Amino acid sequence: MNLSPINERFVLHFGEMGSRWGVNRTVGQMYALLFLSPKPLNSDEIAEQLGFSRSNVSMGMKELLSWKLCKLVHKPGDRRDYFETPKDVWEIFRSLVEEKRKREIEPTLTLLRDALMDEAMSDEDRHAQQRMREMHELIELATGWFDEVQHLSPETLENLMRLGSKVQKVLSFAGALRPGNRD
Amino acid sequence: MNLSPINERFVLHFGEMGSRWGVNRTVGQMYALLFLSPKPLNSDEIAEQLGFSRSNVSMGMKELLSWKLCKLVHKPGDRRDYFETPKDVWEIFRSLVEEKRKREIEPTLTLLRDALMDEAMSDEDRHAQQRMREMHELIELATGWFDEVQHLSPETLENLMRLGSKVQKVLSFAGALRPGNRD
DNA sequence: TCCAATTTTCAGTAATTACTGAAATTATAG
DNA sequence: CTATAATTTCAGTAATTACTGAAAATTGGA
Repeated sequence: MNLSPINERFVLHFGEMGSRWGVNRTVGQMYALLFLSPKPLNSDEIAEQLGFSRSNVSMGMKELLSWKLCKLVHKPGDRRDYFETPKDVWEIFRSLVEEKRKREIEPTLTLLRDALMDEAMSDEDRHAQQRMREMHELIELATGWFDEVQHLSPETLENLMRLGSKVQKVLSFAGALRPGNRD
Repeated sequence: MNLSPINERFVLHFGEMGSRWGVNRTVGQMYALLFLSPKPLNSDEIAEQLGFSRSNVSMGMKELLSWKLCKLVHKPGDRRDYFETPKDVWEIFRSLVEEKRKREIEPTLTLLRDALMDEAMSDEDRHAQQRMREMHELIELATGWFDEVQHLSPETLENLMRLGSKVQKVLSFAGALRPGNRD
């Protein structure tokens, strides 16, 4: 790995973190390398810099593309595939959450909905359904909120975040949280 | 696995999902079983219901306790450890995010801060540091926001979420997003 | 069309992670 | 303190997941 010490530490760290986020070490490293790179890299460059096989890079990049964490670009007069990461960190954050939602939340919601349709055969079932109902409501609320909020511009979002919990004071002052309020 | 069909499906699903969230299949199943259970279960009950070894349950429960996804309770006149999950789904959500923050976000923040302190030795370094600065800012903002918001009561939070992106309209109307505003 | 460059697939193997059973440890009641 | 019930540890093994190299497929230019 012929990276500068700063870059190398970052790449290795993302390798470790990758495994906690459901991608393997090498995929984490590929992402980190591209995140830091000032220009798109092709598969050979990635394989060489990180010291793993060309085929591993192929599989890893396929995964990063599927997570929308990387995109494919081309250079004129060069048939090779080049990869880069979206530059805007907000955009990165958004696609991460969106993909997690698709892969982890949606299947769970489907399961919960199905289970809640089933007829309870016992008190145990009735209790289980009650628990699932609570989980279902929380997930619906949280993802619905995210769906709405993610469409705000990065600046608006940033402002909202900077406001933090103070948002609550402002709103309660404005009466916006009063039950029955329809605005 | 002598569970009712409804419970069994839920347990198996959480086993699969577990692996995507950094815990293994059996740990996911243990959590799901306890989440649905109307009463605390001891290790033998868990091992028997799910069909794995007593020692596996011991290790798995240790992990769930460390994530604060389960807690230990006792029955009078019974020396065995019983486990249960917190009942409030908001509380569950909070501890999950909190633990993720400790284990994944904080180490990354530390790394980023260190790397930003290092002296850049090249243009490549300078570019890498700029990227890291952006990432650092986003993470600080998002976690700071979460820190504040997590202290709101579940009802307030729920109201805020139900408001969704409309929060922005109310606030901009009230002028609360104006730069320089100190409330 | 054919050729060469590039990417993908996949079977085999390496590496990692999960799980078990037996032994060690800890805790409690008598 | 001793006996026993309960839990934890851990070495060994099973199962899973990651990685490679060679071969197949795809792509674009001549």
